[in-house]
Amino acid sequence: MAEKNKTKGVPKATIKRLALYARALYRMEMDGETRVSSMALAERLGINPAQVRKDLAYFGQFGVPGYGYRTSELHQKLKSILGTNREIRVALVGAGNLGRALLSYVGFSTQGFRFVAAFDTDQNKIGRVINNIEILSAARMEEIIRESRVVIAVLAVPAQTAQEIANRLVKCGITAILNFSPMRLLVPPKVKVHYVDLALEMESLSFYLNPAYF
Amino acid sequence: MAEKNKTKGVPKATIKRLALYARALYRMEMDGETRVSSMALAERLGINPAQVRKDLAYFGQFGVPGYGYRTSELHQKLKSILGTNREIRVALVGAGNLGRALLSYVGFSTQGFRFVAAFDTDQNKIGRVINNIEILSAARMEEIIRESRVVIAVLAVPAQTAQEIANRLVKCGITAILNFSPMRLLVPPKVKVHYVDLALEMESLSFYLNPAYF
DNA sequence: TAGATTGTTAATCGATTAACAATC
DNA sequence: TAGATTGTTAATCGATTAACAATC
Repeated sequence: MAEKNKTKGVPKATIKRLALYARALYRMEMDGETRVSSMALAERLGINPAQVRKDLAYFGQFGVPGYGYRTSELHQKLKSILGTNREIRVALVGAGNLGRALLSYVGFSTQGFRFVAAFDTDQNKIGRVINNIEILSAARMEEIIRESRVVIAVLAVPAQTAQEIANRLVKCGITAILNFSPMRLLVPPKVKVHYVDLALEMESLSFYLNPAYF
Repeated sequence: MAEKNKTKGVPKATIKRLALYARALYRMEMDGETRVSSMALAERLGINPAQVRKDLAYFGQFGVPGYGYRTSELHQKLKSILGTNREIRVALVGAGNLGRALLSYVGFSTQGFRFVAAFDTDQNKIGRVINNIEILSAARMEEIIRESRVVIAVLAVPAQTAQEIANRLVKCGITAILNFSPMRLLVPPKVKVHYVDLALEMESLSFYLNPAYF
């Protein structure tokens, strides 16, 4: 691939939009739209066409002046940039209500994410099978994560144990954590943590109910 | 309350941080820290102290120069700004795996959010009781939402039905939607939608696994 | 009072948008 | 060729950070 090694310098917001572009392109592809302009894509997402072109420009030149982009081609390019063109092996840590729901979340599997292991410390949960994944004792977590070549860990444990588990994940080579615990994790810089904080989303939404701020 | 009616003009990022401040203050309060400076709070959250002061300044003057903030007092103020000082009535629409997990998510209840109704169209789910909430037929949704004075709807339905359900919610007066479906919802401007897009989070995380962009 | 920390204004930084030459 | 749309540079906008007078 001839794109420049921008290494750093790609805004986080651009990456989020890249995933949105990929999804929109997939749907347009299904609808038989072989061709798409930055304007059409932008309209669909409620953003500015220049934004679309600028975002893509971080990674190369994918369009044809005067024509636009070939839908399927751009879709493939984006998947390859995001790394979702191949299967990505994921482990769940914490098989409570939320964790178990994530194990069978179809939005993950359709995007190429595959849970290959799940862990908990609760004897009542260990041994249960959800979506073909057996919940295992967290005692052997490091070993199994290494053996099964997991690259992303999904953390859905109580706040108190989140940091401790994160430390163990880092030690066995995990560099990407999707964290559902309401805790900021302290990890080495090479490890990327994405936070999904459900209560935070709810609280900030609640703010907008106050008519004084409208 | 003497704070100015800033109506608009409060950045969305500020609101998110407000909820983070409230949480940190709660924990500090529990730890017996009666006093806190913008610097201490900022350090805990990994941000800039001026940011903290600026965020708070949108809503009034809560501190004491040369001293800082009274932990408990600031915590209460923030809760009242966010609206989480009182119970907030929530309805779930879509009682699949994810929806049911949300019904019993303790992070919501500890913050004062209370599910008062849950709806689905699947006969196998209707009648089940989760966390004391009975799953009801979506047919009578509008009526029940109005009667039980629901103010926030949590949407956890498949992508195809999300817009249709959103339309029905808007019609019965809902102005805040927490949307877990991977769909942009078209709603009138007075309705606030927060998106929690699990696949999107996973995809953008996956990007950072590519060593070429590090 | 001396020291500390606020609230706020000004400077900086980064991200979004507009504009347009290049080009299919 | 004329028309359309890209890639990219310059202008704008908004958010973060620094600096400091006010004040407890």
